Order: sequence, then C-alpha cells, then structure tokens
Amino acid sequence: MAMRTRQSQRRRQVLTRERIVETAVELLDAVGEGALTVRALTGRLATGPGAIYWHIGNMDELLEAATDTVVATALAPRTQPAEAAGTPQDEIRAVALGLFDAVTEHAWLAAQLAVQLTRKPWGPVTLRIFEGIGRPVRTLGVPQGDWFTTTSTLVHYILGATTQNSQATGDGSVPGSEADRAEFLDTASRAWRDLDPDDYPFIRAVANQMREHDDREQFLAGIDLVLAGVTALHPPATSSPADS
Amino acid sequence: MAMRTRQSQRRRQVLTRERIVETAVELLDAVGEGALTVRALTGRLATGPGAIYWHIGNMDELLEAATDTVVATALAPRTQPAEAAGTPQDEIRAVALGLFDAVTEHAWLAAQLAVQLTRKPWGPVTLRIFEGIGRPVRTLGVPQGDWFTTTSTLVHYILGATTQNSQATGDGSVPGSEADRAEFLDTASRAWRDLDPDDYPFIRAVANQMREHDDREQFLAGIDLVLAGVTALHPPATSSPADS
DNA sequence: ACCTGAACACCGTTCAAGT
DNA sequence: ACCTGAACACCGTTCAAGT
Repeated sequence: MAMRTRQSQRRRQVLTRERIVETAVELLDAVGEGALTVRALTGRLATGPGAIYWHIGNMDELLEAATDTVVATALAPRTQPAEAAGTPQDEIRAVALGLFDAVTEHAWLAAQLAVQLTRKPWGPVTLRIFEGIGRPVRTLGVPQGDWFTTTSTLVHYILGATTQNSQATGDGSVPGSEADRAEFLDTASRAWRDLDPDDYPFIRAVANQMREHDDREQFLAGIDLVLAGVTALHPPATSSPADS
Repeated sequence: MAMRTRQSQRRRQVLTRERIVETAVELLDAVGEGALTVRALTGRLATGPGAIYWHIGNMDELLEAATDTVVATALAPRTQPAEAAGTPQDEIRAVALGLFDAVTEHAWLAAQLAVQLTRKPWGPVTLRIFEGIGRPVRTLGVPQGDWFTTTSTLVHYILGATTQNSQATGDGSVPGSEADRAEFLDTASRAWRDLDPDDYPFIRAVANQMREHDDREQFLAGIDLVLAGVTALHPPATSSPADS
C-alpha cells in the first residue's frame, strides 16, 4: 500500500491526542471529575486502553492537558487584541474574570487548578496565568525589581479565590443550579451561627455577610484591594525617583 | 524522639479514631500522599479494613481529619496567648507564617489544603484559617461591613501562596533536600529563558528573579502588599471624612 | 505507526461472622 | 460495641499480538 497522504484523509476520524483531550473535557463537564476514567474514555472513543496510552503518557498528563486547554481558551481573547482595552488595572481584572468565569463554567476546573498549582507549580497552566497577569503588571508603574513579587501576589490571590468560589459539590459530581448554590450558602451561614462563640467569634460575626455576598463582586473587591496596595507602595507619581 | 511501644502485646492498645488519624499523619509525613491507603493503615495498626471503617466513614474523611489536626496545631499557639503579640498586622503575619511553616514541614499539606478549599470550602479547615485571620482583621480599623471581604482576600492569598510555595515533587512522594529545591528552581528558571519570546515575554523577563527569590520572604512581601491595600482603602486616620 | 483487548496489580469499601 | 478478613467492584497501566 502506498504511503498515506498526511492530511487530506477524511475517512473515519483518527484517534489523536487532541481528540482524547477534547473528549476528556466533555466527560469532565458532563459527569464530573470522578467519571473521567480510561474505561469511560475508551467507551466514548470506541477503542481500547492501549490506544489511549499510545497517545498520552498517563491519566495525570491527560488531566493537565485538559486543564491547560481550558485555561488557554479562557485567557486567549486577552492575549490577541492589538489594542489594549484600557488601563493595566482593567486588563488585570479582565484576565482574572476570565479565569473566574471559566471556573464557574467548568465545575472540575477549580480542583484541577489547585492540583496543578501544588503538583506542578511551574507547569504550563501556572505559566500561562502568570504571563497573563504579569504582562499588564509591567505597565503598572512598578519597578522591575518588584514585578515578580507583585505578579505572584496577584496570581496567588486569583487562584486561591477562584478555587474557593467554585461551585463545590463535595464529591466530584456536577454542580446544581443557582438555587442550590443559594441554599448551600444559607445552610453554611446558619451553621456558622451555631458555632461556639468562644472558638469562632469572628466567623459568627460575619455569618450574615457571608450569606449575602456576591462571589464575583467580592472577587473583584479583592483584586482592587491588592491593586490599592500596589499603588500605595509604588505611587504613580510623575517620573518616580531613583528606582535603584 | 520518644518511641512509644508501638505494638504492646501486654495491653492491647485500643483502636480509636484519634489513633487512626495520628497514624495517617505519620504515614503521610513519612511516605507521601500516595502511600496513605487503608491497607498501609491496617498494616501499621495491625488490624483489618473493617476496623478502620468502624471508626471513620471513608478515606476522604480521614484526609480531612488529618489536615484539620495539623492545621489546628499550626494555628494553636496563636489562639491561646492571653496577651497579644503586637499589632494586628503582626498577628496576621504570624498566623500566615504558621501555615507557611506547616506546609513546609508536611509536604502533603499543600495539596490537601487546596483540596479542602475546593471540595469543602466551608469545612473545618477553611473555617479555622478564616477565624485565625479574621480575628486580627477586626482590630485593623476596617469598618465591619468590609471584614468579610478583607479577611477573604487575605485568606485567599495565604492559601494560594502556601500551596504554590510548597515543596512540590510532581507525584505524591516525599520532597528532597533544600539542594534539590535549589536545583529545581534553577531548572525552572533555565526553562523559562527558553520560552518563546512572543508567547511569554513577561516570564522570560522575570526568570532571574524567580531563581533568586526567597519563598518565605516573598510570601511576607505579598502579605504586606495586601495590608498596604487595606491601609490605603481604610486610612487609620481619625475618622477621615468622606473619601468617596 | 497505530491499535486491540486480555491480564495484572492494585485500590476503597462492604459485610457476614466472630468476640 | 468492636473487630476480623474474605470478597466485591472497581481502577490505572502494561504488553504480546494484530494491522
């Protein structure tokens, strides 16, 4: 048989790494993290485990690839536009919100971001987010020596906040409606009021705020808090003196 | 260390939930997260799986309990002293460093904090940390309506930063020496310089800082950045008039 | 080169049975 | 009440064999 032409082959869809990752994301979105198994994958793709392992090294690598593609998509619109939207602050908020929304849309993403953060702190996922935040930080008036610290603080906050604000379900199942979310917060808030006043005076004091708070709004408030710190430590005064 | 008679034949040590959790922490510290299995537990405790499951509901619950006890220990000295150490800022830094050091000491803790954060965002672990940070926040001069947001921002940052700064090993194994850490950072820094300049201009620009940065120092710098933001948004001045 | 599918070595969890 | 230990239903991963 003659050598097969490289691309123009249409026939039965070939099994590619890309297609496996894509299917993994679908599976994660549809059934939750616990349901992503090689057997579920082989079922959807109509193959055997050997075929999967021919294209991907192992399950962890697949999870990382799935996370990375979703993060890349979430951040993509930010990296392209030739003209910036507005101030660097706006750009930072936009990147942060892109991640926030992605976590809302993909219930499994929060846990995976956390996993990637701890297990592969400088893997592609973290790198991508770092770059997305760091780029506008450069034009924020911060001396170059503080770029890393400033970006790091923002990234840490963003990842910490997005992971907690996710639609957590306890197990790896798929999250419920917004009403469920409200009920969840209500239950939590009520539980807080029953805590021992000696052990948890603060929690009890903020139980009400907790129930009424808007995740997205508060997420942005946190960003602004950090940005206010940046401005305070590095006043945007005209032509800052010796950065030395 | 005081080696207690592990397998005292005379009086059979009773199996308690406490002892199981304790053994789980030992196992996690010694061999890493991947090694905590019910079979390893039954081996160390000289029982069968049924005995374990009589005391704990399941593996996740055990992991949560192990995490909670370690966090409780890390934060305990802070909650006890009748006389406060110093300023609320100092107190916040102390709590944050307590967690930072605990993560350094227990290599598995970072990943577990992240898991608890996402899977049980208002479970005992998060609650404990929230209380530890929130208490000094009250005396920071922040109006009560902003307590929750302020504390939330600090907690998010702290958890995000501690989890990333942990001695990650990729898999769930136990981390190596400090030299390994240095080599790890060096390798990462070198890899950064090889990135595509078009895709990752920022990362490349900070590659050097990354290699030379001190985790603990930078962690504190981030705390101070957030605290500076708090001060900026809520000036400690004697009831400053309307700023907005 | 790419895929098949049986097989292996685990794993968490259950439960009838013992004390 | 507390514990035993065999058994069940999974899981990720491998590999000789096919095309």
